[in-house]
Amino acid sequence: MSVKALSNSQRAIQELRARIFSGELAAGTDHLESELADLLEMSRTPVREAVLKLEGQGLLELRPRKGVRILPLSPDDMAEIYDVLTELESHAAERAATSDHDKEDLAALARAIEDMEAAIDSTDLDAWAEADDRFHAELVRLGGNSRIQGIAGMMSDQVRRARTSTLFMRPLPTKSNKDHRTVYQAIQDGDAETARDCHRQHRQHAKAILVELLSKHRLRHL
Amino acid sequence: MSVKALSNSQRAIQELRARIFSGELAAGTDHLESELADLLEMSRTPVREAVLKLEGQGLLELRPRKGVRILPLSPDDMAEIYDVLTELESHAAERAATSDHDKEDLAALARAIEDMEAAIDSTDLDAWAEADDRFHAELVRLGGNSRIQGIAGMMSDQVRRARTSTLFMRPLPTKSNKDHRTVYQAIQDGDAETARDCHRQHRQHAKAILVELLSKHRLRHL
DNA sequence: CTCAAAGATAACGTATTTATTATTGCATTT
DNA sequence: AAATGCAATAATAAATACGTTATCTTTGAG
Repeated sequence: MSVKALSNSQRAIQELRARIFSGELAAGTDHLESELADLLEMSRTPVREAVLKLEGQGLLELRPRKGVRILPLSPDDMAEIYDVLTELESHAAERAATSDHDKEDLAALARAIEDMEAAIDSTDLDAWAEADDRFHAELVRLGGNSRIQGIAGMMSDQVRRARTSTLFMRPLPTKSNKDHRTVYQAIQDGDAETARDCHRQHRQHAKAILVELLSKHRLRHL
Repeated sequence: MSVKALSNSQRAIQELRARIFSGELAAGTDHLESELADLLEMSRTPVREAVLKLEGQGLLELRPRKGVRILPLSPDDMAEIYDVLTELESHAAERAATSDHDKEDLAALARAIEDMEAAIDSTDLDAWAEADDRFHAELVRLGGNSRIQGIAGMMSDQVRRARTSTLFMRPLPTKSNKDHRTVYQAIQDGDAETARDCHRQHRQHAKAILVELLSKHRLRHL
């Protein structure tokens, strides 16, 4: 067979992640290992391995004799997550500007920006969110620090979870795009300080908006 | 019974960590799951769970049919780790200065500094390293971001691994102490910017020294 | 003598079974 | 009636057994 059959453990991780992000496994709910095994139609062992991995990624909590708990995200959690992203992505932006990248290297970043602008024009929030994710992932990749990539990836997962409920509450993120262009230009120009400071401000602003939104809507979690 | 008997999985994590830090399980070496199970006198299952956890923490790598590989740390890895610590700890310092802590809150930090100074006076490098760890851990704790605490903890683990071979190559870290005092004072004064910038410089300096040291001694890994 | 193929061995991934532990409910005693 | 203790049940933790896959070695043929 040409397709590489991936192991049950791998599949369990993917499936559980997908179900957590989709809300099928809602934040704050408890589930037995055996229940999840039935759901995924495999035995408990690979499920348990997946659960262990996901626990390490902060998506759920393993409570002996109680089952696994899908971790809810409080506004405080979101504030913490945004602070981590702010610091690490700013660093990545600085580094991306320092090491000189040619146009080809920056192509993916440019495309993400274009896609965001197009999404704004057609008020397609889902498409915007997807392109925004790509922008941030690509920025971090250009930063060249694999550990920052890993950590930022986890934190972004959490942001993505929360976005389901917040994306449609907020105004169109038109200002975001100007920030992105500025950061892009700074990277291309090798202006590390601008890249860093501007992206930093961008993230802090995003955090402020989100926290405001959550408290205004009295969203205690998720 | 008053003592909490901890599970085999927990014990496996502790024991493996200790053996990795002590060098008994040396960086770059391969080990079979069954071999580790024999070593810890338990079955493969808890060992495997521990290995999965430690893989998530970046201490080792799981290679199918090859066994677990204790990850070596290259100079590039150390540079990455220091960069993460620089960003996250600086943020913690800034936050620690912002939220006002009374003297009692800062007592542990002060004690760590005193211990470092005493260790310098008696040229006890091990004691200095231990107190330095405490200083950084306490700083991050005062920052109040639990995710930063977790990440910084993991990164510090890695630094600790490398320090075994680097601590005795370097000059006495007398300059470090001045930095620590400055950061401490800034936190007490609520001077967030100084706390942040100073700690940032402190970490960047430490990184530069370490990387220089590693390349000078042609340490490709450890 | 070299290369390829096949078989054997060893290690991991998965499953099943067994044991331990915690919680809940019921009964008994105060 | 309330509290405590015991028993039963349910869920996780651990061990062992099984199957699959990859690698290495050996043998045979070119």
